[in-house]
Amino acid sequence: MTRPPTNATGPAQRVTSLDVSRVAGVSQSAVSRAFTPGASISPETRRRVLEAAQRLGYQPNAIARSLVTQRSGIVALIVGELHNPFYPQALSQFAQALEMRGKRALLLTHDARRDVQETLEAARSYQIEAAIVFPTRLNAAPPSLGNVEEGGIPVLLFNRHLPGHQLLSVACDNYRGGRLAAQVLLDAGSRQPAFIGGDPDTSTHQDRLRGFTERLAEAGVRPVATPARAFQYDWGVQATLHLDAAGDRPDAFFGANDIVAIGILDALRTLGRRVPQEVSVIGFDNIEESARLAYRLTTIGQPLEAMVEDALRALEDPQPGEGPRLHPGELIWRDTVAGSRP
Amino acid sequence: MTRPPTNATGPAQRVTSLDVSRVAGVSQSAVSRAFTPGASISPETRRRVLEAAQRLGYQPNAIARSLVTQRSGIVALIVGELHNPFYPQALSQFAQALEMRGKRALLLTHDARRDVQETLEAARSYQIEAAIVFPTRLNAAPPSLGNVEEGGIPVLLFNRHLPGHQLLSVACDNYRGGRLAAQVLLDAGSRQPAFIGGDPDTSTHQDRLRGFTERLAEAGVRPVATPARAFQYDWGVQATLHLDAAGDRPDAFFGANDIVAIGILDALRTLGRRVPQEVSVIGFDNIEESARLAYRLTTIGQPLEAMVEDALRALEDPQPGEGPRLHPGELIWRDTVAGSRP
DNA sequence: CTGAAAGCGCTTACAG
DNA sequence: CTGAAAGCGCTTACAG
Repeated sequence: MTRPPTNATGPAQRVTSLDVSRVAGVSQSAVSRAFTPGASISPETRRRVLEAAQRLGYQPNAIARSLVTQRSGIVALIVGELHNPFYPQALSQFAQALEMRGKRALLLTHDARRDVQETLEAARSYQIEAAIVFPTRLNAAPPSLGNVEEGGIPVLLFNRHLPGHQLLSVACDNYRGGRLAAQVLLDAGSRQPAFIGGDPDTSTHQDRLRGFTERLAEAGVRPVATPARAFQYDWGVQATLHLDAAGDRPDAFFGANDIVAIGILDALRTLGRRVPQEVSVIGFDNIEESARLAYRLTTIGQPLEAMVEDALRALEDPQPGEGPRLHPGELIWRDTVAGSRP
Repeated sequence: MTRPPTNATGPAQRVTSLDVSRVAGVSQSAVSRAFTPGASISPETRRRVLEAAQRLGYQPNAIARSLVTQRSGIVALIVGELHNPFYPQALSQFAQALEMRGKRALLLTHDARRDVQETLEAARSYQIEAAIVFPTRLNAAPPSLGNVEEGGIPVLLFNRHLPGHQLLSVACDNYRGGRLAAQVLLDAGSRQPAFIGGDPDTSTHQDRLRGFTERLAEAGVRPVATPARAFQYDWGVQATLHLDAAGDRPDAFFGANDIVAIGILDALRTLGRRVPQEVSVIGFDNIEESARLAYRLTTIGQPLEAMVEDALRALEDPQPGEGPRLHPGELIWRDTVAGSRP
């Protein structure tokens, strides 16, 4: 132990490749090579370096490496509010998938005070290689996100797309998902379905709504109501209650996402309307909560894992100008839609 | 526009302080000073630098800065599975609080294949200034976590503590929370309460159980059962069903956390037992889901914001050897415990 | 207040 | 395969 990694007083002394090279009796370059896969170094030299490194508790400094290689290995994950459990799940998947590829996830937030653009700018100083942005409202996004791409950092929108903008994006095929939801409700015999929307300024809301109404129209059915406000539980409850108070009695509901659908279910319970005997309910996302015995929500599940993998692939080889990459939603049949599994 | 930040072919050219200095007609040091708060630089020079920087789209390279200042400004957040919504909330709070302090959160995961120690080692290469570890089982932690602290990086355990180990930790006062839960159930008239535990190898489980049974004992009451397994919904359901099948009919339940308590509520609904008329239920955490109309779970809420702030404070000035920093839980009175609010 | 220069800890041509 | 040296983009004494 010539030079322990810590000393009693003061902060720990960093062990550098130079320290290791001295102990191993080789050059500093050799130490670097021992830690670079594929570098030309003899097995014997590598062994001695690794042994010395082990003794000293040495680990290459990724910061210094980044500086010279011009690759930080850092990908920014920019999240807003995490009220929808779908996003933490996505977040955790991304972090893991990134680690598998030897990359790191830098977690950043945006909110009303700090918009995505500002956050992205700040992230740039860490020389991020790419950024994945979790849902924002459509209107907030375009001008800002465009700029950053110019900065040379590929940005990908997860679970949203920006119509008319050239940003990379990966999302569920919400239009087809909306159609599927309509199909399921029609099959259940619904003739007066309602759509309880989420944030109307989002592509998720818009696409699901469009798919839903179009499929309905093909069957000669018009939704009795399509109020929209937010992807929130309280809104699902409130919208359902208001509809009922106004005398509207839909025979089925499509909640813009599971959180909203769960609000609908709870409101229906309050109103004493039986699900699925009197009214059917379908959601979108397939979050864990939807499987609870109290809900057993039938829903359109998003293929999260595939979406995450695809997002990372898209970022590795960004083709500017390509449209959103869409993944098909899958019907998760549970107990809130009348009739039997299609 | 002498030198645009991007060029049509190839990757974007990075703009450095040297580029800015040339445009502004000052030295490279001056550019650095213009971006260093408190550095000695004339207002006029700073203005010219900032203007040139603006023109070129320059932003200091945080990686290069880290290398020379020996401060990365990066704090690692190490998370396991995110099935409990309490953690995403904590995560998001940490990320925001860190940003407020001009720091960045590096998100890392640990799981069965990659334990905390391994993850922490990997994080070290990014010269992290501190690490916050989200729940792990007790038995997995000690040997590993100890080592890392030796490496000079303060590590803090969030929502857990390791009895007998000198790690920093911030948690809810689970012992007192357990006592409070017992008190609430006793006040509701319970004489045969059950505790449905979480992962028995965690301090959260152990402390809550201990507080609960001790307070009960003081009132001459013994819990009818205290099975433990996991902090999961399915386990809450299963444990309750098993108890019932075995002929045990507790008049009240304390779920080790809200997820478990929600499982208990759903199982009770299945069994046709009315809450709170026939049986009371109390949980721990106060996650969003507990407020749903379908549950309205009475619970012990954790003061998340205060805990996050305290954790960051503890990390800024780590006092090795100090015990866990405990925060009092707060009774959130809803509809699952008999009687009226104490 | 300012600039020239050293140096943070690495990687990577280059020459041997 | 190996080592000496340049250089990544900054900050910070040092001298003026």
